[in-house]
Amino acid sequence: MRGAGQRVSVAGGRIASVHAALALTPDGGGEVRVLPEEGGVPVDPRPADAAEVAELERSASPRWVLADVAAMYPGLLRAGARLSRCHDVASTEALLLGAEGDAEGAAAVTAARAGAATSAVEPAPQPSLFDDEAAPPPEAPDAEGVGAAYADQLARLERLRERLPGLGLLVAAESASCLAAVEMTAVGVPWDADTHDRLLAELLGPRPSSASVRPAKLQALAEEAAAALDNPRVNLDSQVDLLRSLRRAGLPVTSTRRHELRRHDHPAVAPLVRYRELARLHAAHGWAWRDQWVRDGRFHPEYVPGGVVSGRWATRGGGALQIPKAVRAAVVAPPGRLLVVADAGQLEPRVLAALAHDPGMISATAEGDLYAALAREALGRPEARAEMKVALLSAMYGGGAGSPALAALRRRFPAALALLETAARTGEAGGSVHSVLGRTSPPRSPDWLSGLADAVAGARSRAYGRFTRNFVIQASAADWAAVLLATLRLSLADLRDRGFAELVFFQHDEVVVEVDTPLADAAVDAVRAAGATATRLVLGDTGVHVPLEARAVRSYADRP
DNA sequence: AGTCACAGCCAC
DNA sequence: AAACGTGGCTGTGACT
Repeated sequence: MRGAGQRVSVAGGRIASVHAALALTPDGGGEVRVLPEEGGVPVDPRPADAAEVAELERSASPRWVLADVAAMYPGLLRAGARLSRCHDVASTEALLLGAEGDAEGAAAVTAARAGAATSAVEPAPQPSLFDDEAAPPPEAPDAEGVGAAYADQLARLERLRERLPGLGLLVAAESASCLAAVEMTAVGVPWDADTHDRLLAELLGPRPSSASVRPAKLQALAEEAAAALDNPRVNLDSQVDLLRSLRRAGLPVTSTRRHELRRHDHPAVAPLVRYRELARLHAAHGWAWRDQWVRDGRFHPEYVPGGVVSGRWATRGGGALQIPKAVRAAVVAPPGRLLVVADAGQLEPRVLAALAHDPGMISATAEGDLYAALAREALGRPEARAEMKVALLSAMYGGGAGSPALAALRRRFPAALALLETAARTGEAGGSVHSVLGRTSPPRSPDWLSGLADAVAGARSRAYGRFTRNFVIQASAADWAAVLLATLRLSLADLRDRGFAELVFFQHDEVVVEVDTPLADAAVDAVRAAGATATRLVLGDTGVHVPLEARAVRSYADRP
């Protein structure tokens, strides 16, 4: 247990004075062990249940050390024990293994977490903690084992501190994100079925009595497209069949992609493109989707914090990170409540400016519309905003190098562009890069290039360079978002004794908070403050400005 | 009856 | 105008 009571080294983070290892096993056993550091608290393991955890949370507010928040916290939460601070051994292990260069280990830990069958969604048949047979950790360690793992991780963090000074903050923020994800899955997003029905009916026609029947408007579009192709039997959902029919109808296309279809002036194009747009909505976010994912007026997706290599969140079901704009109007606050919707504008290029310490680009972040500012600064034409946006995104994604706007960017903001080029070259050479707080990109696997012709190997190397080029930005933006979430989550806990205040949605650079109407102003303030904290802690004193628009609305769609 | 790759498109 | 980064999800069609 050596070192178990050491403080987590967290620059600017909050530090609990008491650390408690919590181990709960699926067979009904459970124990809590307060780790030695401060006096007056028993250090021997003792049986624990949710009530006791909740009591300890009230009296001591420890930093709970859990083997795997995703597996253990849903049951605790259902039983009424809400934790405010924790150290998640599982997600921390993935971060540490990555930083230590153990790519296989890191990938295995992440894959195990992403595949774990947690189910905060299932209602507990009884208030017991331990009936969740779906999610026993592979080996449920006792509290002493969890404490030992914690001590080991703290020692490894300490060893990495000089090389990756932000990693302690990232560990804390990632752990908090894991708590937030479980809570968000449990509470769900308010989903108004009537509004959803109205949107679907307007676009598709009324809900058919059978799932195997196309809604009327969809059917009409399908018939119109088929008639224009002079082939009433064509299966529009079959790429093979559709491509054949298109070519027979005289359209020299090589794919059935929308952008290729739109190049041709043919009566089938418009109904076909519209059909596919609506067919996708019907299949992915229509009535069947709602039947599966919306219960009691709320959408309960399953989140996997850190499930993406870059540290972004993934989802395991429900498609929460791809809710189409067309149906967002169905996210409506229930009576007496409002949604506080906030998103960081142009987060990634602002992060780039900070990482590169590019003075010109940092100055430009003072403006709300960064792309317009860059167009003015680099091209002298604010109206070239769209061109500049494409050029900057290309620079961050590794896309087309030939545009005049990109050349202008390189002349005017050399430090920013050089950072991207360096990251790309590192990846092309097979090296790793890391985010601002120290999340490490997986190294290219050693045999990735073996046995390939030079040309193929070169293409693969460049592809890996595009990955690392983007990683430094995307992963650093994810760092920022994790600190935002961790900070906001604690602020909302302070609001909660005055009423309902919950994080209900998070997507890369935007959050939605649901609050009782009287708390809306306070929640808006909390979101803005959390954004400022994230910018200060993650991007330091670079002077970069990250605007976080936050507004209280009734519906998710009510925003600019 | 499952599994898989693919094409295509949704989100950031 | 498209391509380029990270994903999820759907239906098809080929496979076991």
